[in-house]
Amino acid sequence: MRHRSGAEVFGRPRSTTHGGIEARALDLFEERGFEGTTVDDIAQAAGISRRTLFRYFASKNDIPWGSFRDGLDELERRLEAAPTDVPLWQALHEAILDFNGLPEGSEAQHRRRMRLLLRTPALQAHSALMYAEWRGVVARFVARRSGIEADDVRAVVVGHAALAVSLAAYDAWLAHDDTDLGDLLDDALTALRRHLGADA
Amino acid sequence: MRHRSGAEVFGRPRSTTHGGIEARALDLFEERGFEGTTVDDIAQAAGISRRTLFRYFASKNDIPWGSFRDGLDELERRLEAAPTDVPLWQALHEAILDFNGLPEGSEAQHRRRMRLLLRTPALQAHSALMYAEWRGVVARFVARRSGIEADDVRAVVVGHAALAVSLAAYDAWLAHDDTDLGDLLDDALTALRRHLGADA
DNA sequence: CACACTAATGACACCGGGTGTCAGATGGAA
DNA sequence: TTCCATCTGACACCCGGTGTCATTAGTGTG
Repeated sequence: MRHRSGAEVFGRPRSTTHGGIEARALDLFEERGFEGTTVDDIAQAAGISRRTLFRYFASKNDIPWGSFRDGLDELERRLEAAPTDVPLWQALHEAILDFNGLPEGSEAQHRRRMRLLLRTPALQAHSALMYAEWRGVVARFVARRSGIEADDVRAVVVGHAALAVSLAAYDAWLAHDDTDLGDLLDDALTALRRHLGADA
Repeated sequence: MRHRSGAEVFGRPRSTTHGGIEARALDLFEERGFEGTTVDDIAQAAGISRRTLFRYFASKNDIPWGSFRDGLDELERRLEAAPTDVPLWQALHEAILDFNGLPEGSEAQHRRRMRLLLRTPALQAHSALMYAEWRGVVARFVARRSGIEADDVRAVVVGHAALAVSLAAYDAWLAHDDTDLGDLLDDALTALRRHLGADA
């Protein structure tokens, strides 16, 4: 959605940034709740007009998802760079761990944001569209490495399952304050492998 | 959402039914697309006022999902009735196969509805809320049989994974006209088991 | 038949998210 | 200074969704 190619030397300079709007918005969401905050409230807090806000973000729902899309590109690069001698599921798992890894000290903030994203019905719904892109990245990776098409069930299901593991871990992480996200991702993957394990 | 306990003998009789509205709506959705159909269009086609329509359905998004919620109850019953001597994942898989089984001859219609549900962005988003309930049913079943809490990662991840298999199968089913949904569900599950197989 | 009672309906006003349009603001380049 | 590309805000408008209230259409009762 951003359209910066070089430095914008022509025309009227931007009066704000995505990050600036996002920061004000998240404050308000925390203060009054997501539904309880109107777009006009956010625009006013950010010192811009309602119309301008919609030039920065396609929708109110898009604001808290913020830089998720940027993270997607990174996930894709990480998967492409994965060594081919480790099992596919393991490469995937490690990439996901990295993708969800947080810099030290930012855990509390990440928890706040994820709680908003994963516990607000309107945002839960919107997230489905984000997840579809995320799954697509995984499915394409699987397809590439397995020599099948990206819309083959076998690739698609791995994309869904990888997402399943991540979301389950986040669910539990948000439900229990004293847990570590990385551990939960490991637990979820292990549980799934055992659950489906070839012991039948 | 329905509130019929006995026969409604008192008061003004209902002028329509959920099914009646739904049928008109689906016709319009197919004709003009989901976004291209307004609530007023639907109300007019159904011969009721806009306000009445919203007394039958909580939102426009809820209309095409129709009887999904009823199906949920059936899934839950089916899981409760599953014999305890078959492996958990297998009981689950069979219940899902049943859940998604169609009466003979209705495949074409089911395809149309599912294409609408799974390929319309607004409905994809809305579906996230439905899926959450679906996963909850599975997670509770797993928790019950495994003696753990329903919000334990190990139960939650199975709910997510079961949904993952179903959605992957539907994806592929919609993408390829000549496929059988039951076969695809089998394929997806098999692929996932192999993918995560205990061969590492 | 007239009456009370119950529940569904429709008209209306209103709110919030989102879009199309257009005139005016801003600052570098010619 | 003038030209020009771009961003900006004001305004009108559409659509989904809700609160309110009078009205309608039935039932059972005197």
